[in-house]
Formats: sequence, C-alpha cells, structure tokens
Amino acid sequence: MKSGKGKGAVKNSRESLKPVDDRKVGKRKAAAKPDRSSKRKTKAKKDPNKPKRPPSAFFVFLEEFRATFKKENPSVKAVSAVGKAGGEKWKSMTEAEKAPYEAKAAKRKAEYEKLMNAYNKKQASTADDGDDESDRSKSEVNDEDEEEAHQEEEEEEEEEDDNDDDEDD
DNA sequence: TCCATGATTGTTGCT
DNA sequence: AGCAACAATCATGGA
Repeated sequence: MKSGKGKGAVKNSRESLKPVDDRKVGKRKAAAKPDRSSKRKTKAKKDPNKPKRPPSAFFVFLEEFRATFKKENPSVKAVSAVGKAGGEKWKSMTEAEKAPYEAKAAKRKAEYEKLMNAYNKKQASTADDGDDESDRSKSEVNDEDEEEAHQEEEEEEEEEDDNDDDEDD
C-alpha cells in the first residue's frame, strides 16, 4: 500500500534534506516560568477543568509510533529519539496515511471544543475569584442546561481506492 | 526529592 | 494576520 494514491503530490515532500527547519524553538517547551508553585508542566495553573489542547495528527500518530518505536527499541530512553524518528517518519508519510490520524485529531478537536464549552461554563459559574477581572468577555454562555447531543459519532470513512497503476516514486 | 528539560510537528489562542 | 506557547513522553540532570 505504499503506492497508495500518488495523487501526483508525492513528488514534493522532499524536505527531508533538512531534518529540522531553523525553528529550533529554543524555548518553546513550556514557558520557562520560574513558578515552582505549579506542580507539573511548568504552567498548569489551578484549572482542574481546563481542557488541554487536542493532540494534533502528529501527536496522534506519535502515540502509536511511540509504542512501536519502543517495542523495536526497548533500550531507547530519550524522548527526543522518538520525536526525531517520529517526525522523520511523519514527513515520510503521505497525506493519505496521515488522513486517518488527522481524522482522529479532528475528532479530538471537536471534543476539545465541547470541553471548552463546559469549561467556560464552569469559569462563568465560578467567576468568583478575583484573580483578574480584565478578562470579562467570558463568552456569555447560556447559563444552565448544556447537556445535549454528546455522542456525535460521525465516522467519515475515507475510502482508500488503491490505484495500482500509480507511479511509485 | 522533585521539577524542568529535551525533540518532534501541529494546532490553538491571543494580540 | 502572525507569533508564541503548549500538547505527550520519560529518563536524566540540576537545584
């Protein structure tokens, strides 16, 4: 299935020349904030209900990749090893392969929005703390009754039509 | 003892 | 419209 659907777009994705762009990010990790008060993750204020960001397709793929990678490399210890390997492979994968991951990521995002809604409500409900009143928008949610339409399964299966006579790069 | 960092890319949120 | 920070992971190091 490696051929998959060339789609003609396969010609590109040759940026493998450079393992990493100049992004380097340097300090993108977690806002080096000398706030030891926080338990973990450097930040993470005291928002128990604050939904974390939905994992991108790459992260979804990474979750599975980590298992596989570790399985083949049980000796691996550095997280960067999986990150590099995963990133490299991710770039190697075609959009068709990333599609299922993106689909899951998209779903994850939908849940995130839902959680965000509930979180907003909670915030509005407990808008008691006087930490900062600057944030007054709050979205003005519709008070009570928010439970509705939870399970919204919409599996849009992307049929993978294998075009064998596709040119393999 | 315990938190932060490292490395990947994507996505979200704020300005 | 663009930039910045954060999402998981896990061993290791620094304080």
